[in-house]
Amino acid sequence: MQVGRPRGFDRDAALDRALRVFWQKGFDGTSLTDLTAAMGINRPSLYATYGDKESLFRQAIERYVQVVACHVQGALEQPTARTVVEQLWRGSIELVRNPENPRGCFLVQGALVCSDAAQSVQQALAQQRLQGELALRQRFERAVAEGDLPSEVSVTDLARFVSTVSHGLAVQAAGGATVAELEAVAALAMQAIPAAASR
Amino acid sequence: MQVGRPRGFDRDAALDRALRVFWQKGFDGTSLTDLTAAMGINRPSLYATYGDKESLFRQAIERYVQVVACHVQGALEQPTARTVVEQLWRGSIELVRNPENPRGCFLVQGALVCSDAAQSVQQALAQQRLQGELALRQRFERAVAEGDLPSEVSVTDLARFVSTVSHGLAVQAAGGATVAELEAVAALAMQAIPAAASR
DNA sequence: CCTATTTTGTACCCATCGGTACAGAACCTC
DNA sequence: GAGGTTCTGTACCGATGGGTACAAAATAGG
Repeated sequence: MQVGRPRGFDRDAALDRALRVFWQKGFDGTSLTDLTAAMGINRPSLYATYGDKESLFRQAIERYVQVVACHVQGALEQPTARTVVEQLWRGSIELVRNPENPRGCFLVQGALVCSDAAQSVQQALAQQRLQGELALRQRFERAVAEGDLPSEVSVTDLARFVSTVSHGLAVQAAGGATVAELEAVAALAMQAIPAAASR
Repeated sequence: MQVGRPRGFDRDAALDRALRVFWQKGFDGTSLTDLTAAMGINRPSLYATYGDKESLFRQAIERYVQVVACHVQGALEQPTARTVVEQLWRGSIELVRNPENPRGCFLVQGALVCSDAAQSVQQALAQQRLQGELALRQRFERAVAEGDLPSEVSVTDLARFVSTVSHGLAVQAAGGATVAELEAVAALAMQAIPAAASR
């Protein structure tokens, strides 16, 4: 058993609260006072548990990918390229329905731009966005191999397009777009996704 | 003639420099020290000429719309809906070529999210984005009236889609995408723009 | 030249920033 | 209960944030 005074808060629950603050205000717009107030702990507890602000932010990224953006993994397991994209966008749009979630995508707005001091977290987020793009490309490669996408299409470009629309939807959501409006945009964007190759 | 000591710098040139800083670092990530260093002036001159940080930011928005995003107006004057969209995206992507411009769109990344104190500038940028969407919708209404777009399409949704892709491209650009990559995405997105109505 | 007017440079204001020292509180093992 | 260990609360640190007071400098009109 762990000796010493036990921690008085749930580590993941507090991390979730920190994530929401970073998500809503961005790295530069978030102060330690904002964080400790939302997490319900004080600074020494924060530093002892998560390290400094940047370290906390990086843990928030991990948490976001695993807990909030978990629909991405589900979407990638869909049987066809089109359903993958449909589920991806549908799931992203569904996030807006939950009023506990700040509007928009944390991976986009957490630190799209930032002060000089925060550039490493900016790069970390960009890296995560690229990671999503890569996963899509690999999924589309599989789709081509399975005859589910015409072999003429560039899976790289298609993955980048899907990623671009996702990020565009995130900006729209951050600007206050409704679920219905986002769904209409996604439906239009689906027209650019090639249908299954004829056989 | 104006009495008193003459201003020692060019108002618009210094505003351009301030715009670049806000564009690159965002409202929260930009300090007055960053601004005065880039503008080549000191704080009292800045405050006397532009007002406080928020006022300077709002003037930077105006400057951006009129000087940097001027290709939007040109695009709207294209003869058909498709060429409007083509020119819009082409012009936006061209901005990335100029190394003096920070990557991405100022209207998106200037304050996509922010601290509590900066919410009014966040709203001002969102308003400008909506303004662009509105201009597109009106242009598409004209296109429908001219038989240039099928009357079945929702011009509202189409405008929102074009705006969404634009903002997505901006996020891609901010993440380091090349001109060629952005052009490939735009080409794919064009497939969702309806062709001229058959007559 | 003298005065009125405006801009510039220095030097400063207070509030807040991220981060920490330190003492007391709360647990474990013995 | 004693000793060791870990966490919490307060109170603080130097640095930086946005913003300004004030005097010197530079012009125009007289």
